[in-house]
Amino acid sequence: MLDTKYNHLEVEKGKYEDWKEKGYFESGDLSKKPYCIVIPPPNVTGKLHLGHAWDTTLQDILIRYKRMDGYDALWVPGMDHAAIATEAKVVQKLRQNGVDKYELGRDGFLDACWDWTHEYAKNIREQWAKLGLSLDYRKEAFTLDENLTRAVKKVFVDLYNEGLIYRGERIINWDPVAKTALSNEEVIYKDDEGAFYHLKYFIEGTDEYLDVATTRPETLFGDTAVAVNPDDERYKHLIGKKAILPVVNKAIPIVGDEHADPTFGTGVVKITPAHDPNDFEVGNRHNLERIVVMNEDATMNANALKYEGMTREECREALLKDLEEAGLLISVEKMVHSVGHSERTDAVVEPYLSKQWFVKMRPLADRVLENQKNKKTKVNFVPPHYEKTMNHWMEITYDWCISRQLWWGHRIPAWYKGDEVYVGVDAPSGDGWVQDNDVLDTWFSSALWPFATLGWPNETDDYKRYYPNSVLVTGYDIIPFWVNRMTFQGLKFTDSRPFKDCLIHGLIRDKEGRKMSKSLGNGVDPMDVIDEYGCDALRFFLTTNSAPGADLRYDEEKVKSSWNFLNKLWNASRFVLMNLEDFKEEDYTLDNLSLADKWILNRLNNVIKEVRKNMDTYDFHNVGNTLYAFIWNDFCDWYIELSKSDMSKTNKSVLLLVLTDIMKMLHPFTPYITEEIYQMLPIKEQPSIMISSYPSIRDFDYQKEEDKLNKILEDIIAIRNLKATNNITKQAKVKYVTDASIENIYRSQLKIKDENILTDSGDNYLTSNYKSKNIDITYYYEGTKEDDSKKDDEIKKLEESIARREKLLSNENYVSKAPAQIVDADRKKLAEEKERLALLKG
RNA sequence: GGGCGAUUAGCUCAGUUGGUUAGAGCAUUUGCCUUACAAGCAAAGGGUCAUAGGUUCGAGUCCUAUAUCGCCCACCA
Repeated sequence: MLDTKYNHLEVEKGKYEDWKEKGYFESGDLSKKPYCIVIPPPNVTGKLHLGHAWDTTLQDILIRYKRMDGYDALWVPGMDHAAIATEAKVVQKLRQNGVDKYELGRDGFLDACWDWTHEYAKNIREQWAKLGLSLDYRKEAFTLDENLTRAVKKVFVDLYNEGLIYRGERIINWDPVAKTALSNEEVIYKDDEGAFYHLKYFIEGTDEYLDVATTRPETLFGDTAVAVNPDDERYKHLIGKKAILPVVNKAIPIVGDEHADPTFGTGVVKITPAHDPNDFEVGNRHNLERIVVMNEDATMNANALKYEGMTREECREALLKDLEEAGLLISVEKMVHSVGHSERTDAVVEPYLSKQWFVKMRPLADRVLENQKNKKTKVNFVPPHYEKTMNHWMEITYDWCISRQLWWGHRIPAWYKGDEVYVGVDAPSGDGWVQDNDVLDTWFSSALWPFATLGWPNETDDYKRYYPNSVLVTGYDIIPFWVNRMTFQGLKFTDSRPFKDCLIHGLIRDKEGRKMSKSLGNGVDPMDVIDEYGCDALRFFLTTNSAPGADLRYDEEKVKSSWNFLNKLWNASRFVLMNLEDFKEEDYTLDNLSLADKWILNRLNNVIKEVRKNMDTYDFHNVGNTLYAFIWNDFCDWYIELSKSDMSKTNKSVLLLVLTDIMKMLHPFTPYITEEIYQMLPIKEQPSIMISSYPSIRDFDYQKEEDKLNKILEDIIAIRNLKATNNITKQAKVKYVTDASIENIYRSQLKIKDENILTDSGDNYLTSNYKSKNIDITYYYEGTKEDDSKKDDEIKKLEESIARREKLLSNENYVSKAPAQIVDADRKKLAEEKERLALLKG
């Protein structure tokens, strides 16, 4: 017998291991239609957070649903090596042990990274298990696997051969802590306190000077020009002359360039082509020299003269002091401006001139834009407006810097010998070739994830069968990093969208709506939630409390509320199982269904229809609400209550049938409790609910019976209301007239016992009456006069409603233009209202 | 500056191609230990759907403008 309270710890114990052992997570039944999802690979850098729990639960819901519904459902697990993120963590860990990355050397460092990876991969697998995810572990992939590596090399080489990958000297975002280039997506802009420093740049041969404002005085050693707008009346006469660079005392040209905005600052801008992307462009236009003034760790180099060796910050301070003493500092204007920080190390990013590898984006992006116009081959975003996020990125995209000065990752398949460059899958033959030291951006490999995990570039069975993937599930914050890149690489290399649908969810926020972050300390560990409320409660909360694509606030009260719902389900099951203790297979019958049986069966049919529809459109919150309402309101509040005075074999059979379908429909959301209860059912089709069949609607129509009982239930609610508002106690006497076939429903639900039936004339009582088509009932209780206020209220409301409806129906435009069924429904309703009014008045 | 959203009950949110008198959970009020569940049961109150126009027989839903808030991208010498 079940405990009176749902104990999630007991319920969830051991089931995952059991499912896994029995092979229920495994795909490969070729007789079924394939359905495939690849997991967004978590980084091997830490613990899964609530966002992962949400993301993966959505996928597990889909996989479990499709598996039950007769598909060969494959869910590919995997993880991402996360180049810079992992490298930063391993470097930090080594440093704590007094070990330096460079002393350790490349091979030793990679060994340390692999050790780290194995440790964290194990943790992640344990967390997947705690979340109940039905992943096919035989297919698990890692972005540095042999096959992924082969795919990465092929893609690099092919793009290079087509001229879509090139190496060039550009201004890139440099992370001076990790000492690597970053893509624009890896730079986080934050508002920092800074200042506008106004410096004197004397005009050569005069004692006039230009007021040049800069936020970065320390870069002046790299200045190779001063620019003014060619239309700026204040300065245009100076174009062609020279300015004297302060401290350095070098003459640099004054150039006219559109980049100088006459309305911004003083309208004069110093040009540092090696340390600013805009200045780099200006430098190209005017053929200016590029002078790099910093080392890789952002300390000043020899070009910074006596400041060599100082950090950027030290140099700025010392330089400003010297400028001030020399009378070259005009003023300091405090300001807040946004400064780029490295996503992984938080270091202030230095725009830095260096030689890097780039992907030429324009042709690849254009192909995506073209493909999205084709309804049959495009990626279908859910909700659809997220397509705009991708398309906009494709429209404004710039070349992607893919080389990283790291060791942990896919080493760039390029070799150099003198001025010669060789790019190929394998090392070139011959002596003297040296491979590029750099690795690729981690997103370069994850962009291939949907097909490379299935064996591509080989035409494997899995690739042929499961590609393109059925759906990809991820958060909207990952669209620019990942979804976009998978889409253009998929089109480029497989001539296909990587997935048919792309289900986008939002971010998890805290109760106040703030992003969860380490610095705020408002993060919640999903494993703690699971310990306290259970995996099922967490999953149900995560997936049924927000509309698709919207953010979700984590609110412990709502997790509790989910737990309460599961407790309700537990107790309803307990009731059914108690009453079906000796129920045998041969007792099962659906003959002689009662009105209530037909009512719940008809409701169930509608629920199955509704749930299937919403499962297919990813509207899980609707599924949740539908099931919640059906289970709590229809099944528990009415059908179980009505069953208490029935308990025929038919009634028990229907209880079993409905409970079974409830468990099945809920199973993708709450796998554990549904399995637990399924195991206790007296009749079940499969040894596990995981492999049972998803409910389909049955071939009957009890709509009339449903409508009939609904009317009776409305009566019961109205009569209970009458009793409550008039303080009619259970001792009150009652007299009623109703049909014998439905009498028991009223008696049981209104708790009318024989001793309540009025036997005398009733003259000495206060009375309250309720009358409908089905029942005329009067309560007699202490007092002296009839209370009519309820009835009067209803009459007044009815009259208003009738008047409104008559007016509507007399409107020619409405009757002629509105759909017939809408008008008919109004007519029917009007007739009913009139009938009810007549009954109340008569 | 470019793009994308949001604004509905005290709170958190639904509201599917326009179609009765806008829903749920939590919270609130009242009454109940009724033999599955008091983490429960029964009943109830609570919203001029941000604002102003427009289209329509009919607008929370479509269009235009405004306000407020949020996110992404770019720029910030």
